[in-house]
Amino acid sequence: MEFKPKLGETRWDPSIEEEILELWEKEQTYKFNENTNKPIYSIDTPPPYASGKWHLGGAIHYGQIDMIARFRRMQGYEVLFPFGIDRNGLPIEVEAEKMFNVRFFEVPREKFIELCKKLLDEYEKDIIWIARRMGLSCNSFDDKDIYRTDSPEYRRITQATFIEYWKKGLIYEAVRPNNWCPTCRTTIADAEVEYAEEETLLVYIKFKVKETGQDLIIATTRPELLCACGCVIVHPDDDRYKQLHGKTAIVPIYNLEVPIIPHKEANPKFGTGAMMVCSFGDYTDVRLYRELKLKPITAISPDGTMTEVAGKYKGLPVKRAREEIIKDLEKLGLVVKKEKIIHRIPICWRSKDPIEFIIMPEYYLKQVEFLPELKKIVDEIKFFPPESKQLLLNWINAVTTDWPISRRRYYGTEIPLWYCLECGKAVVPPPGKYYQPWREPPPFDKCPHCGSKKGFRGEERTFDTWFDSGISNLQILRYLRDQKFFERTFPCSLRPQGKDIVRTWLYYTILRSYLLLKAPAFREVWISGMVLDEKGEKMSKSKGNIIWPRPLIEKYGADAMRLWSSMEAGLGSDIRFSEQRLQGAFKFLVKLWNIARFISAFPIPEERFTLLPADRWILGELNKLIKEAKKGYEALNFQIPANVIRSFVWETFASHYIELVKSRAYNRDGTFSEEEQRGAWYALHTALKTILKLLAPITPFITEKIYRTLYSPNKSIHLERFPEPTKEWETDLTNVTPILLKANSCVWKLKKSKKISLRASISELWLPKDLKPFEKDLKEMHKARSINFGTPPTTEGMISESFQVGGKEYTVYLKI
RNA sequence: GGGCCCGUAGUCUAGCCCGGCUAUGACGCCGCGCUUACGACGCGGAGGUCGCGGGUUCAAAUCCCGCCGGGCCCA
Repeated sequence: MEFKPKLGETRWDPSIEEEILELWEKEQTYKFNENTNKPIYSIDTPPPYASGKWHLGGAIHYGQIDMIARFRRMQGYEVLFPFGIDRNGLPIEVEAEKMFNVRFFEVPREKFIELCKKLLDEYEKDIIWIARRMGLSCNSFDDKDIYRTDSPEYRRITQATFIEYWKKGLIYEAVRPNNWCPTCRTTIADAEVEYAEEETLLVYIKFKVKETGQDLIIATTRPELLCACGCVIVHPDDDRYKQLHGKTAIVPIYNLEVPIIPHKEANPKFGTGAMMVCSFGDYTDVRLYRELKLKPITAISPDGTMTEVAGKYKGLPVKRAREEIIKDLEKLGLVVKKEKIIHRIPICWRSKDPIEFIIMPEYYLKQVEFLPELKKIVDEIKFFPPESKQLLLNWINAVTTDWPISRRRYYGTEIPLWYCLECGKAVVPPPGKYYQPWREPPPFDKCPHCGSKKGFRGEERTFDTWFDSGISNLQILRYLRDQKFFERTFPCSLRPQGKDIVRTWLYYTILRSYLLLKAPAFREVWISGMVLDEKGEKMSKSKGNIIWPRPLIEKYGADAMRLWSSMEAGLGSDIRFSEQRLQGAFKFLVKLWNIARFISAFPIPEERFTLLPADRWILGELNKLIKEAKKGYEALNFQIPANVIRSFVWETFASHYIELVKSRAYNRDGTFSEEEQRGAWYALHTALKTILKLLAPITPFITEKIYRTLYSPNKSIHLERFPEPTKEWETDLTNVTPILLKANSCVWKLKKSKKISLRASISELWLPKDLKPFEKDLKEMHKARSINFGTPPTTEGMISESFQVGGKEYTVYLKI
């Protein structure tokens, strides 16, 4: 009988992956069937932000999310795994300003929106290409099936949820300090603030204590804000100032009377230990104003000049005002000393100019009063890994103010409001349509508040982009569009995401859904770490250490990348890139390919086969492997299956079992019966088929290729059920596994010590008696003319090697 | 500055919760050999103050405290 492998090539070729992608697309392998009677598993795939190209981290992160989708599908779920692109918000505006060298407030709004769109369309192409090429089993990569957060459909839902909040009284407008860039003339989010080290003068200024008349020296870097001083704080334990607690300080020049308050924020080691609190010099000021409930004084106007409260300094830019007031204070003899210090100041990431804290009216979504309930809701969600729940709880515990949701920007979902020209009150439209109040008339003509028909002014602001992305779960479950489907699928089964956006995306989504539905947004949350460069540092443009995925995918293929990443990172921990280790993963694919190639030469017996102990042993080991792999998969920790499967395949299956049954599988000299030969074929194929299925979620391409070539030309492996342990495969033979492996090793070592080939025959072999069941296969494997078990009566002319298992010693004897 | 997580050979990792055999396995590296599924494999080897410093204990990678370094987030 001639044995010819069905797999021709001797190496796995990553370019085959492209063919398989086309096959999946042709067959619509991962299409979502909503008429299914299987349970639905919905994944709130993070819509990547299309403000630039994906680095390696994006490819790896989504590849891992895909393993969850594939595992659940093989467990028998109908998996809802959409793909979307996040396109709203500031990052793209900044990118557009840079690329086209414009300022958003200098060009017509519509023109600016066009520019942003153009860039987004370009960037998303690259992301979608990588997502598809990494083998994501999203339901569809058809353009029409990819959702986009800036589409009218998506924005319509964003606005509808706002209107719902509005009607529930969860939205209010308030005037509070915000980060403001005087150069760009816009409020900016905390996320857009950078920091710079700057040399500043720390000026020591004489205040007076009203009650005692004594001097109180205050050190400040912002003397121009004396006019906005709200209080002076000293550390409660600072003995120098204990007698001043509760007394009053008089601010020089302006003669303001302010309280002296003990507060631990004052650093006794900085300056004089007494610190003035102004509205608003820095974050500490903002925080203290809020905490101490001080009345703000607006000293700086939105254009970055001093206001009338600054008296003679009115109209001067902040920096000039500072210089002038220092001169004046010096003339008055109120400056004790000046020292240069290096100071970290917040700057705008666009203009690189210092930001100010300016009081602006903005809309807020209530959250503070719901925090206790949110914490309860979070308890109903299962976290992978469990510790990651703490990240979220810590954040919830740190929230102190409501969420400002309005932004003075262009590229975002419009806040759907109009203001009555008569009474000035805000009016919300009915939900159901995408509104653009800055360019459209309102869908009503009479003010519901005052009855006036004078007309309306449209709101110009947009939402914080997290307000949009915070409903991605509702979006994919067809909230407000398909009530039946929504009720069937809410809460969403899984939110997979990186740990860097727990406090934003995860938190906001849970908040948003809770406020609408009083229920947890998700059943499960899976948090992954970051992908770092070779040195273990975060990749960033400024550091120039970005690793691009495309060349790596082309060189090693998506499967190698996926296998590498899963072997590398434990649940929730970071992954450090290493090309060498990626190559290692690729080598395993080659190994697997060749194992399959060997096995593919033999027929698959359906009947008339006899399993020898070696066959039953490997099936028993396979059973153990299934249990371990499954356990890892169920914890959504792919490091476990990746490593146990790899080690089983390479170290047990290939090195020992295949070597053990190779002669029997060929049976060239008829040593074995035909039934026994077929038994080996059966076990080989059964093991391979099982291994492929176990590995399919991690390496979907190579497993598909082998599976289709050998076993199932028309049905994808990814639509098969995940293997289950089998009672029939249970066997005590697995107890001798370590003895078998080590004994084989001893034989190889002994042959090697006599400088003879591993396939050279030997006249006599003595093995531990536990291995007696494997007699026939072992005899062939080691080319022994005679095989015995136990201790030989005489060791004359023999060489031996011993090993230990479980505290017992075993010896192998051999005669050439 | 604050919170959280992490720190075992060049790299990844087991062990840590429930202290106790010469600290697990792998990749890579260095020898030597072999090559009829496999640029694979086999055998051997080098490489670790278990981040540092204290403490508890007969005994600590493992428990406690402090520090250092890295990461993420927040201010």
